[in-house]
Amino acid sequence: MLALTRKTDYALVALAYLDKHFDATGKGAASAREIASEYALPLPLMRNVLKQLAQAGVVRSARGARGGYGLAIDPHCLTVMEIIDAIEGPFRFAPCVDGLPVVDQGCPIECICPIREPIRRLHSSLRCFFEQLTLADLLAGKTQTMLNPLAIANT
Amino acid sequence: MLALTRKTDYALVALAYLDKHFDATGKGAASAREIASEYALPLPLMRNVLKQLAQAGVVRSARGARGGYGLAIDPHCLTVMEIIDAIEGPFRFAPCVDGLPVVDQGCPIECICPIREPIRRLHSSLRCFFEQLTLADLLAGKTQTMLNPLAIANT
DNA sequence: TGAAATAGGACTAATTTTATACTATATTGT
DNA sequence: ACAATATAGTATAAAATTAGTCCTATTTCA
Repeated sequence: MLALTRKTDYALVALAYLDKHFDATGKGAASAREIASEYALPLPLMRNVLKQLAQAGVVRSARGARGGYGLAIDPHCLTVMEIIDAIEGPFRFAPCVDGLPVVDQGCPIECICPIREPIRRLHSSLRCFFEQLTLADLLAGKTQTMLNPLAIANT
Repeated sequence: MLALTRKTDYALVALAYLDKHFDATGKGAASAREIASEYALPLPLMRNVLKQLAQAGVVRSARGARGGYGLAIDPHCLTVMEIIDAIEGPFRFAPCVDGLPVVDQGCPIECICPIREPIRRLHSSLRCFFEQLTLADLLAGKTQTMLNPLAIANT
């Protein structure tokens, strides 16, 4: 539905918390419980979200009592695209947009589809947009006039 | 999942067909059957999609034998946002982004949520982007470097 | 060494999306 | 008038995705 899932929301909340409470040297750690209770979010969900972020390498984790999570990447380098990819799987604006050369999803009309190329261009633009936007930018309010959607460079 | 639904794909295919086959004076009409068979898409789905587009006023319809659909809006005025809204319901980048003043979806942490405003800004930017992009632009390949996601105007 | 707290992994439930079917109504052409 | 073809509306079934739960393994600290 062209919307972020709730898990991605939770991920951004968690990352904002980690950004706020710990510096980039990364010694400190906040537990899933701590973050969930700070924002009154369901703990099991927050756990899953942080697990996924850890698997993707966005946060580092420490097990056991006094364990928890911390940012694994400097917020000025961590892009919103990486976060979305980590939680929702690789971003696809539409199903037919993967790199695969001809057969992609098995779309039956790939050769005659009148919107295939337009869709691919849109996908690239959105991907580029989210790759340029870092967590630090987002939280700092440095967002975003994505100026004119019309091309200067018409790929 | 931050992706278009397949129905929206179908809608774009259908609209591309209508754009290609009929001029803006809008006398001609193509049936759901004709479009579905042209692109080997499931007819019942194409019917539903065109019904939704007709309800939203994006296409006009004519019943009966020799009936069908035609564009109701000039492709240079019809925006991609209108199309998405018509098929998927009003676009929301995240659930907490509606206009409603305080209580929106009943998000329990609206007042302390650290990402509420950043998310709202992202939502506005994306909405603005899709509102600037018309069907004609999309089909003509006049897409889209959405240049720098960082703000000049920081709302 | 044992209890408490924590992340990791697998699994289930709920929701949304996708797809189909059926009935009613309208229009065309013979 | 009648048969054929089309949209309109509604309902429903199947599949995929998302949301949420449970149990296991690891670490700390008393």
